[in-house]
Amino acid sequence: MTIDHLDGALLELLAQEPRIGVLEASRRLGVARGTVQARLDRLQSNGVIRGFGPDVDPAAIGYPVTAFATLEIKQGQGNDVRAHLTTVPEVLELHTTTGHGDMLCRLVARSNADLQRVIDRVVGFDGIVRASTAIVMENPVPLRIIPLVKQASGD
Amino acid sequence: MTIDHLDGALLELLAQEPRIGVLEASRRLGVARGTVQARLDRLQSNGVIRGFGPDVDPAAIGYPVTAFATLEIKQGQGNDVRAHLTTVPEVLELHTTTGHGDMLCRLVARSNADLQRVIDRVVGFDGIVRASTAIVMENPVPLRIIPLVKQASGD
DNA sequence: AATCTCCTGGGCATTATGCATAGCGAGAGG
DNA sequence: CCTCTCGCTATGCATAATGCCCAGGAGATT
Repeated sequence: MTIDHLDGALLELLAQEPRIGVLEASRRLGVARGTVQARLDRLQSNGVIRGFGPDVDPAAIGYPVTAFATLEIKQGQGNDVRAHLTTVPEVLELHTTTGHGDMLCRLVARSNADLQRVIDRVVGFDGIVRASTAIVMENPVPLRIIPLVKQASGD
Repeated sequence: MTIDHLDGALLELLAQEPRIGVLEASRRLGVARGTVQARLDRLQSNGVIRGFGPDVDPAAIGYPVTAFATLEIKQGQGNDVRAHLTTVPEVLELHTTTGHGDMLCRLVARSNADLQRVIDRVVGFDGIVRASTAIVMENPVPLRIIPLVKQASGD
């Protein structure tokens, strides 16, 4: 799937003012309304735009501590561990990786003390051999996509 | 900031059908339109909802490879490194952490070969001493927030 | 030259929004 | 016990956006 310049501009506009409508977007971009509608439909059916989920800040609902945990898994226990971690609400994200660990997950907690509880819950499962945790202090680059979109759409 | 059950249900609804309008949401939730409007306003001004950014899939725009890199930084070079990484579009996210490394960043690339180029660009900077990279194979739990929202809203 | 695809520009019925108003019930403080 | 305040309900109305339609034109492909 390739992204042209209009697609890039549309994504950028949506990122900046997400509640914008199709009509307003077409005005800003200087194209016809139908064009914007068609591009949006295409971007969504191509899977470029997965959705417009509300971006909820965990800190604002009482979970200001973020951490990343690298997990080492017993051979053959991968599926069980996945299933286990899926049930823990504080696990926001889970990846299986190459390298020293086998999995990497993003955790949140109510406090540093609470993080211990979360980690105990995560690690308190038979298939997990070892976990090493890195607590996030700052987040100088929050999750972003626009620079990449610009690059992909030919700047 | 506390979240009650109605807030939780509203967030869940928005997560499932993001392009829903206030009127439709009020119908689904069985409350008055003004109530939904008021809750939404409050959630946004409290920072619980940061925005409704389009969720763009890097894989769909030509960057199917994701990796996490742990960076070790020379003392006192933190700001320079941050500034450097900000300029790299393939760096989607950057955290400073406690633990063995000093920073953790999420990268994407066009291929495994291209990942080498990205890493070279990331690491090719004076303040970075060492980098260890973990390539993502699977993503059993994609970034999610609803389970946490449910927990926070007393569910 | 004929076709295809994409964008344009318009029209039209339906629906949503922003804004305002008034009533009602529950809880807090006097 | 009384009263005040606050949040939810319910409704109305003018304005704006949406979904869907179609005909025409420009550029690229065959």
